[in-house]
Amino acid sequence: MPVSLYNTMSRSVEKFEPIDDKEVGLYTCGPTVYNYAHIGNLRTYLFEDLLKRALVFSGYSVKHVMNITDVGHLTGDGDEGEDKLEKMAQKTKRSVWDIAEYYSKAFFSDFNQLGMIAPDITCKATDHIPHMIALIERLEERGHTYVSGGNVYFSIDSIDDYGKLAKLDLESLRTAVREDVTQDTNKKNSKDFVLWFTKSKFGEQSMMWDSPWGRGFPGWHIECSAMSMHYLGEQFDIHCGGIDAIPVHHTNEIAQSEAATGKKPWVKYWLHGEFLLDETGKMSKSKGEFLTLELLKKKGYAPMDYRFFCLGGHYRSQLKFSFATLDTAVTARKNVCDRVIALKREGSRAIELKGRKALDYKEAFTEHIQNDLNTPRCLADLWGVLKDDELSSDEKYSLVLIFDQVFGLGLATLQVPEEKIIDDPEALALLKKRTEAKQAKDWALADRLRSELDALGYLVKDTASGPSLEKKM
RNA sequence: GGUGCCAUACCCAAGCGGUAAGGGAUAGGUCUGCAAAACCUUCAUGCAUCGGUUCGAAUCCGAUUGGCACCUCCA
Repeated sequence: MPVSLYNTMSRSVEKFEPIDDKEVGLYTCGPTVYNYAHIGNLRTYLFEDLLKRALVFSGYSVKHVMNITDVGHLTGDGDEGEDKLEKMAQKTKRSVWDIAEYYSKAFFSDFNQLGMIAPDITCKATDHIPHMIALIERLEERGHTYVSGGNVYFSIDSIDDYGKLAKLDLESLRTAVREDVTQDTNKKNSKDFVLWFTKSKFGEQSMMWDSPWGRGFPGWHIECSAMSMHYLGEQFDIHCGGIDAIPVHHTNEIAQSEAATGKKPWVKYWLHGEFLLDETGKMSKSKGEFLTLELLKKKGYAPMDYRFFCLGGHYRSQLKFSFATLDTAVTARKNVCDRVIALKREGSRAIELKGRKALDYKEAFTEHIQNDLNTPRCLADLWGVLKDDELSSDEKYSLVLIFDQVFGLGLATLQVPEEKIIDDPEALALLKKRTEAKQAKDWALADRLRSELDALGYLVKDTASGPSLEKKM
């Protein structure tokens, strides 16, 4: 069961070898609950769900921890901006706690509808303030911090490998290039970042805690270090997030974590999901209206359509979103489901695979998913199975169930739809007349009656077992 | 300005030195009085362009063109 994964730290595909054979520690950067998740955010969570499923499929036991950021994630680069939750609270005249509660709920609703497996531990930043303070104290003891202008900063010059994940060239980096971001003059090095705020230029926050440095609130990056180490140990296997987390968030997490414990590497494998691109460029929340799962549902798409759509691209490639492309995923998924339902209707059952051909398919699928999660290739394997006449129905069905442990498309629980019973007497009378007309070979009348049924919203199908009606969607 | 990633058919998208997966769309066909559905077949001597390395290149190297991302809120 050799799983290979692309490690951002080495910029190469590596054989996955967990620190502890028994259990894989997986930390995935969760949502900042100040607004709805857009479908680009959701793509990253789908990639992480896929990763977890692939590991379990490969025989590993996984301990999955995900954070909920409900404080401290600023609109600036982690230091100078306003707290996102605070900002939303002011805008909507609700409390920050209400905002966090509301958007957490919305997030997990999306999460569940997309068929994602809940993390073993979901942890809120506000429940772990003491852990963060303890971590900052460790950094302080080791001489990695300084207080300036009332805030506690991490000094990147106190370590010799800052920026190794992003391969940052510290000399050529420019800060505060964007016009609305101003340079924090309290910093010794412009790349230093805040661990604890007691003074924000935006004034008092409603979420404040006492600390050795005064009443205030934590910097954004410290929560992930504190909580991941609390639940997974000071060194663990995998840390995931979106590709945008590499240069700042994950870079700072590594700096403070390794500085605090003195242990390297803090995390063995770094995996990052690429962006979903809008037709206009990247998904953006600040542009106003943005694409959410709820919006997709309003337009008639099922959450699983979006999941299927995402499986069609590799997680490390940018994926172009458009409704036209989503439509092709809808059709493709429907075709898969129709074939699976047909198998169920035949009474296919899950069996132990013995046939050479069936085992070959399973092997190929396993190889593809374990090769850095090549889902597009895995989907091709699924089509191969569904279309292969040399496989028995039981073999096909069994392979579908095995594959879906990774896909998570809910193929195992697809229901054979009850034949829709039409009980509209008017329609049934028209159908009867048409059938009679057909028998009399009065095609003109038959066609006219079909038109009438069409107007009533019914589609006539002449099947092998006789004419039938179908309610049009 | 610096850094990194990418370019494959009508569209989406695999491929990681051995001769272009898959899906959707399209077009033919079977079936049908006609339809619908279903099924079958078709669909890149070609991988942005130009050079180079190699017995062999979509895959490696260089240049050019175009796109994207990060540094600068977002996964």
